Formats: sequence, structure tokens, C-alpha cells
Amino acid sequence: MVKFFGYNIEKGLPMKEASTEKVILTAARTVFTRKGKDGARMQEIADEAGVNKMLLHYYFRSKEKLFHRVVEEIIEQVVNSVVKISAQAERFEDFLRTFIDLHIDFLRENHDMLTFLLWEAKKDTGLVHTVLGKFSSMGGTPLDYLAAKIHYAVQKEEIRPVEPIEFVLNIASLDIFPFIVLPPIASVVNLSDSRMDALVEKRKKEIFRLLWNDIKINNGKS
Amino acid sequence: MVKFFGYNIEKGLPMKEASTEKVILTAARTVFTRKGKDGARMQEIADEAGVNKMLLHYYFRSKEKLFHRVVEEIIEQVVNSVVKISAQAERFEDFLRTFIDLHIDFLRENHDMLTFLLWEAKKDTGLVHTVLGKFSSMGGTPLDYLAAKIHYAVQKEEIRPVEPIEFVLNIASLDIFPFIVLPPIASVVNLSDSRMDALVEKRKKEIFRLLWNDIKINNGKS
DNA sequence: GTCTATATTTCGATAGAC
DNA sequence: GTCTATCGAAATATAGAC
Repeated sequence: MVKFFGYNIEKGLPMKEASTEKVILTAARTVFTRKGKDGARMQEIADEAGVNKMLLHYYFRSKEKLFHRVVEEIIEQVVNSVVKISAQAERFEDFLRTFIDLHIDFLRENHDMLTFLLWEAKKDTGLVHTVLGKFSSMGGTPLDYLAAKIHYAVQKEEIRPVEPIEFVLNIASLDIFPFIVLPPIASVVNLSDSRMDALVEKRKKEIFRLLWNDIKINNGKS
Repeated sequence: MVKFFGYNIEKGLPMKEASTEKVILTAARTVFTRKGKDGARMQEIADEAGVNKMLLHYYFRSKEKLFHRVVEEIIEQVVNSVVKISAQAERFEDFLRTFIDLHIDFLRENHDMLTFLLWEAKKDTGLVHTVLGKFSSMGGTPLDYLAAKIHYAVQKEEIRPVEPIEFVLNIASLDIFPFIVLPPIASVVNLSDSRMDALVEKRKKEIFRLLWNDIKINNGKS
């Protein structure tokens, strides 16, 4: 294909097809999240992308640099998603229900990069720096955001006073952990996708019920 | 040192010092849980053990076999601990409080192998088979055990009826997840050990309160 | 930009002396 | 059982033609 500044000269149209660089990046993300930084092979990434191995070095110089590009992209996506689904609804009850719903939908679609990110962060805490930096450039960590949200809801007497750190740990744990353990187990016990989906939808209700019952204030209701 | 069937001939005493094999195994566990199967280097394990690299092959033939020995040991320890701390107390309230307490104590001591195990299980689901096999040889999975425990407590009207799978996911998530995310974060934000310990002890109470309030039956109390 | 061929390094594994 | 020396495979990275 003849390319010129992102335009496909042959067809005279803006290129919608992925550039070689983008193809490689996508393939690298697939392989890295599956095998990890150390287990991934440049050859496997090239095969996954359907390009010559040498091109990975042409575009990204080294495995190390390619890895960092992939991780930055993942962190960018994760942080943006969390920030986006945090900005929901006025009443705390609605906020909580919506947050759990969207958060779990996001996790279901991206559970592959979950364990990967946690593992790489344990080996190299530089990743944690990147995540925290990205959050603060977006206006604050989820902890900061939720603390403000809780403070407001308490004043409005929607919920009882709760410690933000405890609440964040509760919701993060309940939302995220199943997507770390269940996928490996599911592939062993032959849990079908549809049964998995049903389980996930039930979890949404269960998590909301558990957390909301714990903090809500009943105004005149039994 | 002159050795003969586990006896130290020079001193005429049973050997309390670790054998070379045991020293290697311990070092391997340290390095594998820190760097993962792919990131670990035989040389680094040898250095950690303070022995010649060649001895690793003498005792374990290959990196693959050494890795599997380490993983089997870890799984053995994890399963035994879970089974052990599950067999506690008659009343469900006491059982729950004690389980959370001991489970979290165990996790605090062994959080290094947590992310490692979850990561390796994601890459190679053979590990899941090993875990499930070990559990069934010990009388059943935690899910089986808790289902029976719940059934009994419901009959005694100590708790309302609950779905075992939901309850297991709730308690596992709340107990385990913090030990996956917090250690990397703690090392970045300079959270001291004592403050971490305080946080953990508060978590125990918070988790028990949250779960118990959700399932208990109030007999005549407000 | 893309290919083939090759350089360079790292690492698991073995041989053989003691 | 333990050591030194070394092999051979793999994997990252580069050279140079097209």
C-alpha cells in the first residue's frame, strides 16, 4: 500500500485501515497481557501482527520501549474509564448502582489486562507512579473523588457517615477480584460464557445490595 | 559438611541446618514469587541460595521441574491453610469472625505469593487443576464446605438463607484483594508497616461487620 | 518501509575434574 | 556433592539490499 502522511494515495481516501505501527501495538498488547513482559517474545508479537519481526524494532527500537508504550496505553484506558464512570448521577444510590454496573461491564471486557497489570505493578512499582500521576492529572484518585461524593451524600442525609478508604476497598474488592480468579477457573470447569454472564449480572445486584444496605439511611421506611 | 542419611557425622547430631536441596528450594521460591517463572534466572536463584548454579540442575534437573516443585509447595501450603482455618467454631457468627481474622493474618504473611499464583494460574490453567485436585483430596473446595456450613446455620436460624457462591465471592474478594493492590501502592506512597498493620486490623472489623450484618437474623433485638 | 541474513547476548544445561 | 569450563539454543537487536 502506498501511504503519504496517513492518506492512501491509491484510493485517494483518508486511511481507515490500521497503520503498521498500530497493528504492531495492538498485537503487542495482546501478547504482553497474555504472557507478561518476560514471557512475551518479539517473534510471537510479529506473528500476531502478521508482520516481519524486524519491523518491531524499526518502529519501537526495543522490546523495553514497546512494552512501555503498551503499558502506558493500558493505563490511559483504565484511568479514563474509571474517571468517566465515576461521573454519574446525583443521588448516591443511583451513583452507586450505575458505577457498579459500568465498572463491571468494563472489567468483563478487559479482564485480560487486569492480572497482567497487577503482576507487572508488583514487579516494577514504577507503574504505580504512572497510574497515580495519570489520576492526579485527571483531577484526583478515585479515593479523593469518592471522599467528596460521600461527604456530600452524608450532608444530604442520603447515607450514614462512612470512611472513604474502607468504602473504596469494599467496592474495588467486590467488583474486581472475581475477574481475577474466575476466568482461569471457568476455563477448567467448563463454565460457558452464557452462564458466566448470568453470574456476572447477579453479582452486580448482589454487590449493590450489600453495599447500599450497609450505608443507606431509611427515612420513615421500615 | 560430612553428611550421612541426614545426620551430621562431624557433630554426631541430627541435622537441623537446611540441606542444600532445601536451601535451593527456599531461594527458588523467593525468586520465583518475585520475578515469576519467565523472569526468574537460575543464576539469581543460585546467588540467593549462596550455592553454585550448577547445583540447581544437579538437584532438580531443569528450571521447569524446579518451578513445579516450588508451585506445588506453595499450593500445598495455601490449601492446607484454608482448610485449617475453615474448621473453626460452632456458631456461624464466631466462625465468620475467626475465619476472617486467620485468613487475613495468613494473607498478610504471604501476600508475595498471592499475585504470583494468580498470574501463573492465568498463564497456565494446569495450576488450577492442581489446586482443585488438592482441595478435593482434602474433602472439598471452600465452596462445598461453606455451602454445608451455611445450610446448617440457616436451619438453626442463625442466618438468613444465602447463596453460597455469592457469599464465597464476597468474603474472598474482601479478604484477598487488598493484599494484591496495597503492597505495590504502599511502597510508593511510603505507607509504614505500622500504619499498614493498623489498616489491616480495621479491615478485619469492617469486613466482618459488613458480611455479618447482611446475613444475621435478629432474634428479638432491635 | 520492508525484507533476508547475521551479529550479539543471555541463559539453561552438560562434561568432566576433584 | 561440588566446582570450573563450556556448549548450544533461543531471543533481542542490527546491517544492508531492495
